[in-house]
Amino acid sequence: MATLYLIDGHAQFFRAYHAIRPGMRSPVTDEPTHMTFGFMGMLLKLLRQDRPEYLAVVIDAAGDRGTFRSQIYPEYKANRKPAPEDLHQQVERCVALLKQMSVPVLAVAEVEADDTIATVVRRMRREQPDLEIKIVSRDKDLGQLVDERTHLFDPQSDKTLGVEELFDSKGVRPDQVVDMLALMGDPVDNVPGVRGIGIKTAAKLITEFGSLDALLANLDKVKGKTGEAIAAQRDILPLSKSLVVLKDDVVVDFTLESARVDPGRADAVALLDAIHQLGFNRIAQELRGWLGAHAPKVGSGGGGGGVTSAPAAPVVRAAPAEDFGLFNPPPEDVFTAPALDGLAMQASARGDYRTLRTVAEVDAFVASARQACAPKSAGVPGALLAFDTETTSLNPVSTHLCGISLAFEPGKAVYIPIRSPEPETHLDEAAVLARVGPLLTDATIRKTAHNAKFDIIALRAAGVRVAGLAGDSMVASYVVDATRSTHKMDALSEAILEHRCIPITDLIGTGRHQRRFDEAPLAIAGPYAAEDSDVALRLAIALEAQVDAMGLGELYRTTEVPLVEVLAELEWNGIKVDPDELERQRRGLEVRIGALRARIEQSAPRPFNIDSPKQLAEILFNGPDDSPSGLGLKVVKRTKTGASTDVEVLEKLTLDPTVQTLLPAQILEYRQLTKLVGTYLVALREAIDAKTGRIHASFHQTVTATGRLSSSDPNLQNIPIRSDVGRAIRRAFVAAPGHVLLSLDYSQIELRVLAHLSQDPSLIAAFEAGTDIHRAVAAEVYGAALSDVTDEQRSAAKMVNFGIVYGITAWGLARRLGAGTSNERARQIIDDYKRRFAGIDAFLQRCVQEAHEHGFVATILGRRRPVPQILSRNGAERALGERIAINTVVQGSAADLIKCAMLRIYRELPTRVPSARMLLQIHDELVFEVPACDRVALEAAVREAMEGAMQLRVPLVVSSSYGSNWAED
DNA sequence: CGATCCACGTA
DNA sequence: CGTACGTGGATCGC
Repeated sequence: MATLYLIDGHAQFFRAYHAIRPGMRSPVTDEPTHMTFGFMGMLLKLLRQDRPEYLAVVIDAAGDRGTFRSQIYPEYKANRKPAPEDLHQQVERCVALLKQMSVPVLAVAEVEADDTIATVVRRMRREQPDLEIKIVSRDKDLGQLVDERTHLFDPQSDKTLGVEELFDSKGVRPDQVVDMLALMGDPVDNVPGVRGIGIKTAAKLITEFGSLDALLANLDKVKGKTGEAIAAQRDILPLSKSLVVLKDDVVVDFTLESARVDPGRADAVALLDAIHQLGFNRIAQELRGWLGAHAPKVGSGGGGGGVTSAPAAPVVRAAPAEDFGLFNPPPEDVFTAPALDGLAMQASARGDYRTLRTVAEVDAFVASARQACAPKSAGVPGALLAFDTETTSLNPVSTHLCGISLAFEPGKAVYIPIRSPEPETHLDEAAVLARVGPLLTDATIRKTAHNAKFDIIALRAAGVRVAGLAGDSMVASYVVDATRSTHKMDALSEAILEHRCIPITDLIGTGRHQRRFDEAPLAIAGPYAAEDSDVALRLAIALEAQVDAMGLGELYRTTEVPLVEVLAELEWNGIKVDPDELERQRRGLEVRIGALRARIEQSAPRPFNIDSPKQLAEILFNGPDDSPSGLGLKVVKRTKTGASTDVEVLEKLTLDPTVQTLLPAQILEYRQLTKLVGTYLVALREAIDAKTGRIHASFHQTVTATGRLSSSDPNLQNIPIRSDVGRAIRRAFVAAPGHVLLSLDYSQIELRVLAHLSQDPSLIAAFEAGTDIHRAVAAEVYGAALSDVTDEQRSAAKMVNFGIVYGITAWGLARRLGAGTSNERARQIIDDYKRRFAGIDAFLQRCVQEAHEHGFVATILGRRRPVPQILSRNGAERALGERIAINTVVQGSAADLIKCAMLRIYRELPTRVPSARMLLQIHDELVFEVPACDRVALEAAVREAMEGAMQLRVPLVVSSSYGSNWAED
């Protein structure tokens, strides 16, 4: 059956624009070409793989502000970002290329592409009932057009969405899509919808009631907040619905025949001319293949004397050596998403998975793995070996192995059980590790795993020291896109390999009746476990290709992958914590809390739950006549659901002489103490490992958007230090007998990074002079001598110094400088600052510009963060994008720096101070445990590594402290 | 029991 | 209406 592909042009243009590394330019005309390159790559892949009979591209006509939607609702798409200049230029180029290929480009004035698509679909349904239609788009609005023969199609993943898939993913039929969209709204297009209802709730309600009308008729059956929200906002729903319903009676000039894919109708000479002009040699080759017999003869010169070969010398830009390529991405001709053909195809079928049950089988597999994975000869690596462990618990330090799975060939994997419900059928731990261990500890065999840190620790607990880690698909995914909501294997497998993994819940169940992995029958546990290493292997292959295509191979291989072992070491080491000290402090605070509760009850007009911000707000801000009644104080600040009762508010009330009640001050103290007890004193004691007497917190490498690490279970990166009661908690973190804790931290790391990146002479000079940086900046800004700087001036300068790397605003600074500082005054301080430190201002602007031009910013090591907010038409959102752009470059570069230091320390310690252990990283600080006698040597070694981690334009300064516990430090 | 909000600890 | 996190209690809905 014939198929018509309708490409949603701008969706694909936009996607290519962001998927492909910017910086590509035509060697002939110097015009930007990266989007054109990406779009043509997509188009050719479609032509090659799907061989459509009919193809058309649909785009919005220029000046689409006059659509019927903006007439009925002026806010429609008011959030839309203006397209970047170089996008527009390339769209025109793509349209020209399409015409040369004789692909129709449908654009109807004042009509959105979606409506044009809807019109074509409806017309074809009437005229050509048997025609298959694939709409190349992922826009959920188009779901309403889906029927038995009309699908949405995503060429990047080859994923097709039809009636069934729509039902599977959302539970709705195509005719219900409009109702669902109306209910949930669309912040991107500014379709209102009901606030508080997202896609999940909307889909559920529409499924349940069948339609929006039925829902509204039975609104009394919808309980709680959801029902109230709909009732309150029901008037907006007809408008929302009219915005999302596609118009299918547009006047559009289209015949199926005009869309016939026919290389014979292409203007082959002009087409290849243009492609060569753009410098796309590979695409030219593919186009020749598509044109087949219609391709012009090589060397014919294109008739009109165009450029068909040997383009002019590429534009090469000079980059100063110290510029680390920050704003100078090399103009490489690469895809960020290299072809995954083959990999994706194998995915749908279950692989060749075996469960090994005898010594002989294990021996045979190990031999074949060694054969395949051992280096072929000097410099020629063998195959990659993916490994994965199954364990009895999720805490790797105290867990037991259930088995190990291994894979070295995509689609094939084995599971070697160690603990299972069928112990008689398999080998014991010693027998397995004696055979598999040598593969894992052999540094010449390159290994990969998904979240290798976990497996490295679990294996170390079993006595196996993994060596030769060459990759980690979770880390690769993070390097490709740090802002992904998750880098879990099953999610990546679906997104990248088009493969749905066996859910772990199939094996161990869910909720409180969960079983352990070793209790699951091998018949299902085996394939599940084998799949893990197979998928890890295939993800590593696919993602590392993306890493390389993005030019991030060095960051990945020399920083992030080696860091996995360092973090495994940190977690393995843990930090010793004294439970008695925690308990003593807890008892002490509980007494104070008890007394406070009593005083709070006396201060309050009636009983209430002190822990409930909502009830507290009622007590403070309701009037005596309201119900529930309250003290009638003036609301200071609002949250999105009511009056705020946060510190700022309570402090203001405490200082307000007209406020008589002691309640705010008492609540402040109560909150401080209960926070310490609940979040730290109790939780930390519970986190102490019974066997080691230490806390083995997790350090995560793939969580933050900026490149920082994060810590959890428990979080050891937010142990109190600012208040005295809080800092006391650090007394419970202790060194082993005869040892000390040594802590070293970078002084002013982010400001120094800023000085380096901006190369601002004044800031550099201030750091080189080694004076108090806040005082120096104050002297500069206020034009005073260093010795004349007042405390107030220094404090303001400090505030600005911190604020500047967050993307400070006058409003924010004024608020922080305290009452009596006007926005105008704050503005003036910032302006003075930017004038005195013009290099910084220029740098901040470069960050924002970088985000605009490329859609992402990059750190010193080239780490990227997409900043989609920068293109928002919404002012607040765009301002957020600007702050993110600035902060990410500075914070992320500082994170790069300390990661380099950690690697160097990790490598040097075994020879320089083998008795020392690295325990914690707190963003700019490292904590070690070392025998007291080796403290001096360790301090020297670490200081040297930290200060020499990178050569910056300013000196790096490290300060240190030590003691038998973390507080004496 | 999970999701969401508020509040608050750190760099 | 400066950034980046993780956690705990309350609350809501399933």
